[in-house]
Amino acid sequence: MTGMVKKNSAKAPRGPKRPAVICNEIKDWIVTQRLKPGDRLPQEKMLIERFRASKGTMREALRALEAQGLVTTRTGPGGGIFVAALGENRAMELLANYFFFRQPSISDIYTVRCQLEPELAASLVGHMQEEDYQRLEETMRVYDHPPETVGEEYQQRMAELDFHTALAELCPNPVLGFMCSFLQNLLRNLTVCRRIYDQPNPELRETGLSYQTRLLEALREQDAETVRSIMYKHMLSAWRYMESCEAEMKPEFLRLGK
Amino acid sequence: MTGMVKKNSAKAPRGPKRPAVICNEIKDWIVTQRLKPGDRLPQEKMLIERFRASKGTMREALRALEAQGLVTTRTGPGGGIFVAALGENRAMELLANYFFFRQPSISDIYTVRCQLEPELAASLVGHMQEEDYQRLEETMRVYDHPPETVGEEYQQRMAELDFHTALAELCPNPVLGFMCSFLQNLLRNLTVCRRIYDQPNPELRETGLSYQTRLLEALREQDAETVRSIMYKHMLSAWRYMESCEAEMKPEFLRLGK
DNA sequence: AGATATTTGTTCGTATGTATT
DNA sequence: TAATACATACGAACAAATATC
Repeated sequence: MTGMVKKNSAKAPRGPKRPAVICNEIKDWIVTQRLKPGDRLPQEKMLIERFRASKGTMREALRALEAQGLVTTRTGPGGGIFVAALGENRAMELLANYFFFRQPSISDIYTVRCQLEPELAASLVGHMQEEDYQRLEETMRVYDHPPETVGEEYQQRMAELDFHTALAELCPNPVLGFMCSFLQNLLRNLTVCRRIYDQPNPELRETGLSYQTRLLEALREQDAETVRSIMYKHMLSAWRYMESCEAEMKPEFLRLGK
Repeated sequence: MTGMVKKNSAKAPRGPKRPAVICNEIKDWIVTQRLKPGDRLPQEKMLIERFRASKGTMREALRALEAQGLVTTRTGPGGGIFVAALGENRAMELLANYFFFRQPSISDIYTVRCQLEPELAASLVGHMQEEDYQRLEETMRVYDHPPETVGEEYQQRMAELDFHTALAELCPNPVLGFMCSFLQNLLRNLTVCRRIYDQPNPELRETGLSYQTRLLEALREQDAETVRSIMYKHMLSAWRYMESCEAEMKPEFLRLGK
C-alpha cells in the first residue's frame, strides 16, 4: 500500500543501505569536501533524500558518527548536524575500550612511560609560562603533606597523576602528549592500581614529591638534559615501587578470590 | 505512576532517554555483569522493556555501541546482540580521527618512534620463532632490489612499514605494540608522507634494508642491547631522511597552492 | 516575556531480510 | 520447502528544544 520506492529489479541494485554504509559515505563526504570542525552538514531531511534512507536509518548512522566524535547535533532553528573535532577525552575513552579486555600490566605501562615521560618533560623546555609553573605547584600542594584519612591517600595519588597530565597538556607534540595522558588515565582506571593507590604509600609520595620539585627547578633553568634525567629516574622509581606493591598484595588478593 | 527510577520532579517524569544515556547504561551493565566478548546481551525486545525505550531509540544506542566496537549484532535465529572486543584495527581507526584535525608533523611522530621502536625491538628477544624470522625476511624481499616503476616505489615504502608492523604484532607488551603500530599507520596515511613515499628514495631503501638485516641478525643472537641500538639508529636515520625530503618538497608544494 | 517557527528527538505499527531448523 | 526467530528498515505522527521576533 505505502509507496514502496524500492524493488524494481531482481536482487539488490539499490538494496537497503545499512547505517554503517551511510556512515562511511558521510565520512568520505566530510573528507572530500574538506569540511572543518563547526561546518554544517545538510540537515536530516536532506540527508535522508540524498542517501535514499529512512529517517530511522539515517539517525542510526548519525548516532554512530556522533559516538565516534565526528559530528554533533543541535536542535532548534539554526540547529542541525555539525562536523566536530574528536576531543582528547573522548579519544582516550574510545581507546581505553581496546585495553578493557587486554588489561596491560603495570610493567607494560611503565615500560612505555619510561620512554615517553622523560621525552615529554624535555620537550617542555622553552614552552612554559610562569602561570604554568604556578599551576603545577598548586597541584603539588595537594600531596606535600602526609595524608590524614584513607580518602586523602587516594586523592593524593590522583593529584600526582594530575601533575603529569598537566605537563602533557603543555606538550607541543600532540602525539607525545596524547600518549602520555592516555597512560596516566590507564593508571587511574586499572583496578590493580586503584587497589595500590588505596593503601598507604608514604614512600611513593615522598620520593615523588622530591623528584617533581627538582623537575620544576630544572625546567625553570631550561636544562633539558637534567629534566629528562630526573623524569627518567622518577619513572623507574615509581615503577619499582608499584611492582613491589603489586607483589605484596597478590597473595592477599588470591585469598579473597573464590 | 510508572516506576521511573529517576526524576519524578516537575519536568520529565518519564523523560525521554537519549540513546547516549542508554548506551552508557548498557556499557555499565557489561562491566558490572562481567560480560566477556562473545557473551549474549538480552535481545532487542528485552532491552527495550528493560530500559523503557522505544525500538528506534534502542537501535540508535546499539549502533553507537557497535561503532565503538563494543557489540556486534547478528540476524537470524540464535542471532542477537553480542559483547565484542574492540579490535586493534578498529581502535586505530577511531584514534586516527583524533589526529585528523591535528595533523602531527613528521618530527612529532619520529620523536615518539625513536623512543618506542627500539624498546619494542628489544622486547622481542626470546619471543621469536623461526617462522617469525621467515615472515620478516619475506617482507624484506619486496624491497631488496631497486624499484622499477613508480608504483613499485610506493609499494616498497609500504612493505618497509609492514616490516615494523610485523615486529609490533610479535610484541608481548600490548601497549607498546599498539602504539608502534599506530604510529606506523599514521605514517602510511599522512598526506605529507604519501607525497614523499611516491618519490624515488634510493637512500632510504638501502640504508633501511641494511639496518633491518643487522636487526634480524642481532635478534637471532638474542642480543637485546644491540637490537635496541640498531633500531634507534634506524629511526634516527629515517627521521633525518624524511625531514630532508619534506624540506625539499615544501617549496614545490607551495608553488602548486593557490 | 511570550509566541512562533525550525530543527532534531522519540515512538509505534508494519513490512522485509536473513539464517537456523 | 516451510516454519521460526531474530535483526533490519520504513514512515507517519508527535514531543522537545531553542533561536528569533
